[in-house]
Amino acid sequence: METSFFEKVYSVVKQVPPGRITTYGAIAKYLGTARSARMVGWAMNQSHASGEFIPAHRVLNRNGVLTGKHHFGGPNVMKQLLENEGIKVDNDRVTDFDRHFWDPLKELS
DNA sequence: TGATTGACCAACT
DNA sequence: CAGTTGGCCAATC
Repeated sequence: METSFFEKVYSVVKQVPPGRITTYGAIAKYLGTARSARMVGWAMNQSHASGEFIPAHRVLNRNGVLTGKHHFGGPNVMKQLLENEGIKVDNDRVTDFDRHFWDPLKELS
């Protein structure tokens, strides 16, 4: 079966460990198409319709900003989810972003 | 069926 | 230094 781009995205995002975060760009880069970061966002949008649980709240933009927070059903849902895993979020941005950053390129190699 | 958009990123002007 | 455009794939209008 031909793994579509965003099917691969789901695979990666599902492997993101709790308490860790990654970026759209990192995932796209891991898949070999850094320019397709937009598609990662698209995949997240459809993630809830995928039938599987995708920890999309662990996926942020390259600035560590909760860009898609409003897509979780509320402006504070994503923030609460992250804080629930021990990740502090301040002003829609993750504090110690580098410390919690999970790079599929390094972790999955 | 063609055109537009979309939770982004990087390069160019 | 800041604003604009290009690029990628898939879904919606």
